[in-house]
Amino acid sequence: MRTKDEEKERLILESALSIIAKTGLAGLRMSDLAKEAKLATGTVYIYFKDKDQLVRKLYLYLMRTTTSDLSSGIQPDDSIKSKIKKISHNYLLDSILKPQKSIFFEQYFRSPFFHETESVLNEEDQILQPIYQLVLEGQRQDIIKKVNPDLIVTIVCGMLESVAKTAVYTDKIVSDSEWELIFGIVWDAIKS
Amino acid sequence: MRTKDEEKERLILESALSIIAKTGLAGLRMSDLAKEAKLATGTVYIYFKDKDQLVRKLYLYLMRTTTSDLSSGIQPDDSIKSKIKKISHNYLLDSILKPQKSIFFEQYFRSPFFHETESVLNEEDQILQPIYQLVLEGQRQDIIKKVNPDLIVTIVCGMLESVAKTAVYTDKIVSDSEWELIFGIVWDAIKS
Amino acid sequence: MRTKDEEKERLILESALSIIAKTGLAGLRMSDLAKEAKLATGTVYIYFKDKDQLVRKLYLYLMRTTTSDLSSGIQPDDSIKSKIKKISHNYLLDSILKPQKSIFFEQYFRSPFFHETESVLNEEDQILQPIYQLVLEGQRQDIIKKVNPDLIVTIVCGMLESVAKTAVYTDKIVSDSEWELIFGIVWDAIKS
Amino acid sequence: MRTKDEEKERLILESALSIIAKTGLAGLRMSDLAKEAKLATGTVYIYFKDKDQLVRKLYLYLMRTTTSDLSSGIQPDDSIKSKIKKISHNYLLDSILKPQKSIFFEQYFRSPFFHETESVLNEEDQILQPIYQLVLEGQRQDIIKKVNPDLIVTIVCGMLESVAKTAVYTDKIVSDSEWELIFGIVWDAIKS
DNA sequence: AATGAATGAGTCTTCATTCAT
DNA sequence: AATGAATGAAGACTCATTCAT
Repeated sequence: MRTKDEEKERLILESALSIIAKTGLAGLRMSDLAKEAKLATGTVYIYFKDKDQLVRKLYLYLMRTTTSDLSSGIQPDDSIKSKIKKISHNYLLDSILKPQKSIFFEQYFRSPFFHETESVLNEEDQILQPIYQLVLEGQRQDIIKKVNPDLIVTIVCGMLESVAKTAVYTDKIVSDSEWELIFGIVWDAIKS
Repeated sequence: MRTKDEEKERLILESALSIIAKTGLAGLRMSDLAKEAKLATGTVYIYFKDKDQLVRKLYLYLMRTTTSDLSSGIQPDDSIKSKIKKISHNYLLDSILKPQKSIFFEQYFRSPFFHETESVLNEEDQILQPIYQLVLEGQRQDIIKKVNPDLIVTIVCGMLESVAKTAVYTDKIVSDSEWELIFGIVWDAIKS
Repeated sequence: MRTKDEEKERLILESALSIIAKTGLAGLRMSDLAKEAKLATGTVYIYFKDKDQLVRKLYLYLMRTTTSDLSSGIQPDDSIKSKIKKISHNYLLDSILKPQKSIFFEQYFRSPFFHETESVLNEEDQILQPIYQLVLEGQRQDIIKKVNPDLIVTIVCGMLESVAKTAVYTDKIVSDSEWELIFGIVWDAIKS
Repeated sequence: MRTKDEEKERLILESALSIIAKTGLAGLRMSDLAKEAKLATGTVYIYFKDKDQLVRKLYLYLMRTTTSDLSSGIQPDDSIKSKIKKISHNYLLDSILKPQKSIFFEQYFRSPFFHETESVLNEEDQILQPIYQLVLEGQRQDIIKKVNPDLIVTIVCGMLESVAKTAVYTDKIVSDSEWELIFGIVWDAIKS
């Protein structure tokens, strides 16, 4: 008997992500997915009940990985600005390295797959929690503009997403000096 | 009758847009589209050769309307900052009033429909031309950070898109005072 | 526009019946069914949601036709024996002319299609109501054995079904004289 | 080890029978069968080449057990009536105790499995041979109606099958007195 | 031009059968 | 011999497109 490989679920999800990033959710075919993962079509159905469940599990899978990545490298005694810089950098790198992830999220929220389930929006909020907390702390210390913190988070993420999108499109790496430049802009935008 | 036809073509395109905004391109069915437009399925095929052409025409249709809107209300002798403020406001309003448009573009660029055509990226660039020119002028006058102007445009649009997305999601109107706040952030970000 | 033919539903049901009688429910393929009815596969799905619904509607359709046929030719002032003879004859003829019907019922009650729905057994009982009422009347008049009337009905139907099955198998017609013989046996079995 | 193997073969056949009785041949899945028998799917294929062979072997297996049961308890010097009564009782009990058997036969003869083999109808006839012989003898002794003996056998079996079916459906036991009643009806039907 | 029923190619999904362990 | 994960052919079902009215 071949052992039911735990890795195979990941393999299938990553293959799906890769295809969706290229063709959009509209272009995901189960047969292509199987080919990409070098499996038989039927095998996919051992690990996922149907296409619907597969897509929804992919969403949760990406949610989970994002959350864990975002706070890495941050020291408790870093300054607020330094923490925000690091977390922004992580966010940017994550968006650049896994542009597929951003693409998937965009697609997912405007799809029949998302609409069929009850809202799972709360989970998305949780990803941004670390950033949100930092903004609150910054406002308390009078370092950050005393504006609705949601707006701050939204705007920062929007800027970073845009930069990431451009970087990926043009296939360029964001150099250290460029990052300094970008964060300068970000910081100017939100500092009080 | 010419008018009648063009009216119906618009009707179909707007119906398509409305469905795509709700369900994504993956969820666009020709029969649903016909129902939304209160037409028979066959009628759609009188105005569009096939689904492919319909989607591509929708893209061009949205392109056209965006470009015309963006520069409205700008006076030649406004200051650079004032011009950028107005154009940004137009961009934001456009994104809020026609959130479907942004959604469509996101979906379109990651879909088999887009991949089948030769790149139309240039067209997108043209929409942003008015903003781009203003940034260049601002840099010449030493008002705006002397950074790659593409980056400036990208970042500003990213911020505004994010705000628009949030506004639409939460179904809130951006008040005048909020707009002052937001543009304050934008301006801080890019001013030299 | 082609008009949605009311007859087409019947056509599909009869085609399904014909196939099921030959191959059993296990052998019913939607593509074969479409071929038998000289339609495209998709057309079947215009009239029936899925295979499941098709089979269940076939059951109800056959139920309905059986009930209406059974009492034909019976006069109110016939004697009980004469009424039972006529109704038995109708039952036998029905079973012989539409052997597919009996086959379908046998198959249906032992199939996933039947098991998935709540019992519709009552409907079957209703078919036999006319016979049942006659038996009761006969018992009241002391013409028929005073035994549980269900048993009488069961046994009579069993006999007739067996005869029908044999007649169909051997492809023979039940002649008038044979019918006299058979009903003689039936009557001997139940008369008091 | 020989015994062990034959034991497992029986186990598989009985499991198949049990499932078929519940869901019909249309509902028999090899994986379900394996589960019912508490074996792995692959194991079934060690004992049976494929599903086809399995079903056909089940047919032969059931054939064999029926024939042996039918004449038990009959003494050479019993009267014809007494012999027919005993054999009818055996037939009824067999039908009631193993209702699955009747169901299987019904299903089998209308299935792709049966159609693929050459006719095995003769085998079925052989089961009924003991009854057939008794009828002939009874006719010779002028005790039974001088009618086509096939008709007599058909009718008797039909009556008994119907009674058995009802008994199983309503989950009731046929008491001794009920049996006297039923055989009374049977005998009235065929006696000359 | 308009309609929507009909079509059938293209997908999704199941399940008999194989095969690595 | 036993296992159950993997396979992929076969069958169910969808939906873009056509066509009779």
